Amino acid sequence: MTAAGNDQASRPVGRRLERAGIRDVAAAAGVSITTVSDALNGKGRLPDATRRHVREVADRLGYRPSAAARTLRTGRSGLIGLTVTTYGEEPFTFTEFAYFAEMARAATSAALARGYALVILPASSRHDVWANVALDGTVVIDPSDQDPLVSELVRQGVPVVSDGRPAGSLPVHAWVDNDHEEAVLSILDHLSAAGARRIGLLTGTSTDTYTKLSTTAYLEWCERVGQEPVYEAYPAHDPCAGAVAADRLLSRPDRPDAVYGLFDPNGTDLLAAARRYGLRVPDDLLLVCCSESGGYAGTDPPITTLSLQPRRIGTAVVQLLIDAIEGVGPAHPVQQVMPTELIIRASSQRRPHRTTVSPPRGPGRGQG
Amino acid sequence: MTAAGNDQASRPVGRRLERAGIRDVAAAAGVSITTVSDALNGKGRLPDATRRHVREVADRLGYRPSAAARTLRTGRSGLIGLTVTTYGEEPFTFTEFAYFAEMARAATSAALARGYALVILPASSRHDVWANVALDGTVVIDPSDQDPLVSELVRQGVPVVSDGRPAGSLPVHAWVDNDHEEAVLSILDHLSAAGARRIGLLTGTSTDTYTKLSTTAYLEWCERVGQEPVYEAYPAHDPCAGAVAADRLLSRPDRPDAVYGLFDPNGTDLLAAARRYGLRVPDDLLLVCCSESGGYAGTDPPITTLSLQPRRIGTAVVQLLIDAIEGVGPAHPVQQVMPTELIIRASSQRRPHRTTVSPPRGPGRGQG
DNA sequence: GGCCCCTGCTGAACGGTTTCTGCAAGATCT
DNA sequence: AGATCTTGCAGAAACCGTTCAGCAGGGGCC
Repeated sequence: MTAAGNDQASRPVGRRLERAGIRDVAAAAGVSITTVSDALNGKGRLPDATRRHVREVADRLGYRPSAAARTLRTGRSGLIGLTVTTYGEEPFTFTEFAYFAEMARAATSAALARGYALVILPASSRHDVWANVALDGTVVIDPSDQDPLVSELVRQGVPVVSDGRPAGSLPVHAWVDNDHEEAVLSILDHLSAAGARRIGLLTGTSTDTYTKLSTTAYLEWCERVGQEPVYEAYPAHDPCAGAVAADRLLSRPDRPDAVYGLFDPNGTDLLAAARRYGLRVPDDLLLVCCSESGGYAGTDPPITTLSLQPRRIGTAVVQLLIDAIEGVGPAHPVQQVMPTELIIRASSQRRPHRTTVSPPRGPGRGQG
Repeated sequence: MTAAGNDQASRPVGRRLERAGIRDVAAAAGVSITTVSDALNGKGRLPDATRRHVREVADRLGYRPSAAARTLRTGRSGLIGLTVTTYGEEPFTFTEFAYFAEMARAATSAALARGYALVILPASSRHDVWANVALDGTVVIDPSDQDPLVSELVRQGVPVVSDGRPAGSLPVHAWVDNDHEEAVLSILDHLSAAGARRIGLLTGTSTDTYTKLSTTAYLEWCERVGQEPVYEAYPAHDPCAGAVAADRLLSRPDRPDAVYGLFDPNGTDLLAAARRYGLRVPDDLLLVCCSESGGYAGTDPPITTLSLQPRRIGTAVVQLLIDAIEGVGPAHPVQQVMPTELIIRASSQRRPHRTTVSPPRGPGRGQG
């Protein structure tokens, strides 16, 4: 059956009308598929007339090359992964949401500008989705040495660039990070210059390089200037713990007269704690925290923040990754250190003394 | 040449050592590639022993199926697109950054939870990247009728779900939106209840449905309660224009004693403008704005905000999209209207006059 | 005139998986 | 014992571009 004499096409008669393939275009244009491919991709040796003709026929048929087929053949998907640590169900940690959002936005832009699209993936390499998406390369934010994600990717030959120094000896192709020591030192100096005598630190208990480097820099600074360290550490992924730690820090007998908080919500938490203890900011307590949130421009008082410049980081990371994918740039690992920006607001500057008389206050005064 | 007697494999001798393919696994396990595929995907009729054996060999060889090949064969990539309007170079509009960030985050989570990954794409369908990525479906935020993106996607058979009612008669498979009329009315009622006599609106000049619906609802409310409309419209994508418009609104001869701002930065802008004109908030001016930014909890005073609940929207949109992709759920277009949330803070509540002796309290007063 | 090169185009292999069809051998039933 | 069913597995097509190798014909060169 179906042996009816229509010998015009060797393709099955009942072919689905779904989408035009390159073979359909070739047939309609009266050329070979090679010619179609070359014409559409600007390759081969073809006169302009042929190119135009093929392009026109392709347009008429609404031809869209199959990305999957192209990826399979060329080994390039045009996709780069962005993987972020996951606590619970949500990607992005709560405490560093603004950072990740900005960084991801910049990374997306940078990727798009170079013709790549960005896919957001969970940090656990065990998630199914990793197996189902063809990646040309991956950006890993704060890679941990726990998860074998990076090693696994590298083993598969996928270029990996990390935001943050890789822990241990992870074989990333490049990394980008801030100069955290320098940042902490500049803040401590800034606070000292504003009149701080005892600077406290609100830090984290986790072992990521950001926390470690910052804390170490603080301790070294204390040693150098001869100040006793005054700090509280808490699990940074727990938003409530931050408020408690801020409270602890300000209720200590050796209460600091200036505090730097390493995490985004610390500003709010410290402000609230200061209010509880009747401390005026900046008169009784100078405040700086690391944050990308613009909200600290509108608090009372506005809080000085350290920006890690996630936009720059996201852009740089993607550039390095795509360079690695495309084989341009140096073959050896690249390490790029980016500056931070201290946005100075009222909370870290002593007011010109208007009322002078402000006796030392005891702790535990309500919201007078 | 190379005719040396090793007839063990018909594959070329110098095969690259790159990655093990399904054929390698089949050869190593002494079975056919069909058996490998079935064993690994839990299909076919195979005894457990064979399944285990194949799995073990695959593990030993570090076999990872090629996502590209699978996509080519099955027509499923496991990728869904999220496309956002682009102003200039950055994806996400500046004014609604927090909204998009939260929405994208929720969408990413929801997609991941169902085994899909999310790709962020530019709103212009002309961008090359659209042709290079195989999408199972797309979420479009605030689709405009200018860009033929949606029609083009639908023509290609790609399911499309939109966040925001589609303008014109775009053939989306489903949409999700807030009940903007209801939201505006509830805010106006809230402000009235707080003592507002003349409520102003800070709105936009663009023609998207959010702006249109909200403005219309305001005008109708004014007509119903017999208030003369007092509003200023400005191009919402221009951050400076917002500050100017806020200033204009508060400098009018018929100055409102309460204002609702449709866009995220309006709260800050109105607060600054109020300060310039010596207006105390909430005593002289009640303020509400639509925002997802947590920063308004920390301003002085804290500002009441309307949240569009981008998390819910992002989740819902992705669920609908994946339902459409997988063919579950209703075949006909779905329209889902989500509630908003009014987060009441000091800026929209007349302060209880503390200096006076507290009058008899009515029911439902706050935390006494 | 013979040789070589250049132009314009084509055939066919290739990439790696999924899946339909089908076959042989053993088990079960009558 | 023969018919039928089930089990366990294999062969090969299909998915759809890209690209290597090469062919025919025309022109230029010595």
